[in-house]
Amino acid sequence: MMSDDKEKKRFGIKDIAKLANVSIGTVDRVLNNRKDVSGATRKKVKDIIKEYNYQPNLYARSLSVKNNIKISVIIPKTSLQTGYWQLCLDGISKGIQELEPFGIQTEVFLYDQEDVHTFLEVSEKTIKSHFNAVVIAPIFIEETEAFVKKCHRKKLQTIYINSDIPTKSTLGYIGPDLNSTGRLAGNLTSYLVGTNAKILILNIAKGLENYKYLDTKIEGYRTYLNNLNKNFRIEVVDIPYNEYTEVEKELWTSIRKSTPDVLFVTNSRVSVVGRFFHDHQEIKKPYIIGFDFLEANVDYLSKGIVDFLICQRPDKQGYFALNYLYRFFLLKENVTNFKPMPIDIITIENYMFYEN
Amino acid sequence: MMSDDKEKKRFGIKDIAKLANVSIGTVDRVLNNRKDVSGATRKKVKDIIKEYNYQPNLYARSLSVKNNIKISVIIPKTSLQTGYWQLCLDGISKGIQELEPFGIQTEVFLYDQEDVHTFLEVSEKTIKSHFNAVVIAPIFIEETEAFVKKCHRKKLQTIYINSDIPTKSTLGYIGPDLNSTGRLAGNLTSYLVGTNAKILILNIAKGLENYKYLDTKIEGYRTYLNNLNKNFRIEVVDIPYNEYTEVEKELWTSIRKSTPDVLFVTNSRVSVVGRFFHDHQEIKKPYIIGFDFLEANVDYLSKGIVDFLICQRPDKQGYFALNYLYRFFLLKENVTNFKPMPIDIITIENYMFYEN
DNA sequence: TATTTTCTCGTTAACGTTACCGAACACTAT
DNA sequence: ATAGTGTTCGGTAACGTTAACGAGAAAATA
Repeated sequence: MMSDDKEKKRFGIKDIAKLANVSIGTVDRVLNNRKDVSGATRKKVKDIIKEYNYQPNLYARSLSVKNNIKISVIIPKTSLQTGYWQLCLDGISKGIQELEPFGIQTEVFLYDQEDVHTFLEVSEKTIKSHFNAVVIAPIFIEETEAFVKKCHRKKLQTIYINSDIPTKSTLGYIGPDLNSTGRLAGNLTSYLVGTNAKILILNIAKGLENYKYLDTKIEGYRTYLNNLNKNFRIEVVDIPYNEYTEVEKELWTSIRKSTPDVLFVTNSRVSVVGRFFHDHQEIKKPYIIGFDFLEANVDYLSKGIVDFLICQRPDKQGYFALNYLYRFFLLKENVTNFKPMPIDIITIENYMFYEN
Repeated sequence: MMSDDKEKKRFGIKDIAKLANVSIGTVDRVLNNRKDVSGATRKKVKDIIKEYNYQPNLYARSLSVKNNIKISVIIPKTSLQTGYWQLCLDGISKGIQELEPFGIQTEVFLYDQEDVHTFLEVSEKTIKSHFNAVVIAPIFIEETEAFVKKCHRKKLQTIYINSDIPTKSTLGYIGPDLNSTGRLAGNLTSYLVGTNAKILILNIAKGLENYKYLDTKIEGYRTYLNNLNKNFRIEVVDIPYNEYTEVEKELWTSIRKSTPDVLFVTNSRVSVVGRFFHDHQEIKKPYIIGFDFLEANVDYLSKGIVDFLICQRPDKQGYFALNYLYRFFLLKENVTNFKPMPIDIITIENYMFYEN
């Protein structure tokens, strides 16, 4: 009583029971909205819970409960050209590790973003097994939409990451707002050059027809710049290749032709443009803006060839998705609406502190 | 056996005990490096732990252990001029909330950053009570150094947030690298203006003599720009006031005199400069760069008056500090070295997605 | 009235870990 | 021989919560 350390006991289910003159079993029934409690006692218990602002001990809860939740994660596999999906997978792995002690089982399915059949295959597997939820990074729009509809019929929760598509998932979307992403690139561009500047937009990727979302970025970029009324001369060039030698040829002709002041690469392939100007130092380098914190991109950023990388924390997306499912299934929170992911600006002077 | 759901039981302390033919008590003694275990059984148990890659269930552990850890947090109190410390406090509160179910008790002490006596007072209180660790946001350098030395004599763990000072704390520093922060501002400046540009650096704060760390930012800024050899004309002006009317007068004279192309405000007071140009639209607005994601600053960012805000997530700093102590005391990890906090660039086009 | 059903609620094992208590044994000092 | 002192280990309560089990009373059915 006169001791220094105040025995700050947690206010728990037992204390509620004592105050309400009931057993902990009854309190538990009230807390979990189960039946077998009379209206009067239910109210009494609820009042005490509210009055003392009872907060359940989530660690105790997850210890007690035996989970049987299975989650499927469907994302593109990492290719040489895009380490992007590796980052995403890293975040997912971190999330899986944290969820494991709660008894949540997770299975990751990778598909080839250049081969729709691989996607159909893994989605079929997911449907056939007994999953409770599925995290999807959509590439093939129609096929994904058909898939989520099947999921909903089977009472399988769905959640998108990385890019959104028209058919809504049950748990929403975690990722950047693509239009704003484009606008931000436009915003940066407007600081770099003045009236009449020549701007070249580059779409670089094999199978460009599958990358509709790139158009959303471009639209944001163009509308932002056009609204400034600075008579920018904007051109779009598609380079539907992955191999450097093929891309180089295309770059050579289009850059020679238009001698742009700013180069805007609409996806994570900006490193090949970096390499181009690194190999051809005789050409005056324009300002270069691109996407994603990949090793190759950061390399050319650190060399001073790429000026800005716009990044969207792919690892956080994967991690958040799993964290969200954890909260949905175990904590029974229902956070239905997400804020879009932050859009980060990385330059030669802050890249070394990015991500932790 | 032929059922679909694979009963993926966790591999726990009991399983180790069974395999080693000992009791769980013995396994626990080995795991926690306590005595009363013979060399032979200790080795046997350790081998099994390694072989099966046993990972303890941290939630069960924290349920079982009765903690008696008390943490003191010493930060400046929020003033009207800087909502900055409120953000920091928000992160700390979030951390406290998460730590509470583990039985960690936290007490926050606020001091007046314009009155050294208030700092001495709260530091004295911390020394007198029985804390295990103290989180400090240093402002008064000498006094803080004397304080941490006292702490170390009393075996009290220390950790700095927000700015580092020469006398090392036992658990390191969580915050941005100030020199790099200045360099980043220089980097952005270099994209905005060309040769011979006029640049005005503004230090705005009452009691400027207490803000030595601002010089570190300025040094980073200057060296970056000077290395470009673009003959920038850089000037520094101190405005040792907090009240807008006083600051306005000073701004009026110095801006009239030098008509700068870029204004670099070295701390979070950039909103008063924003207000100045909002009130005096007759003056041509230079590019404006400032710090910190405060409501007032973001307001002028959204109006297009402030161009760049450089931010360092004060809330994350506070949160991280507590999270770190949790890991140090409860999980017994010893992460000794921190990566510096990320430095974020915020413009009119990405501020709405910042922080989550 | 006797039997069954329904509604409430208390009791208890379990989740994985920690830490205390004391048993069993070997050794030393009387 | 007895008493005392270590050393090594097993057993078990406890942490806060969940959920299965079953007891007792009231209500419905026969």
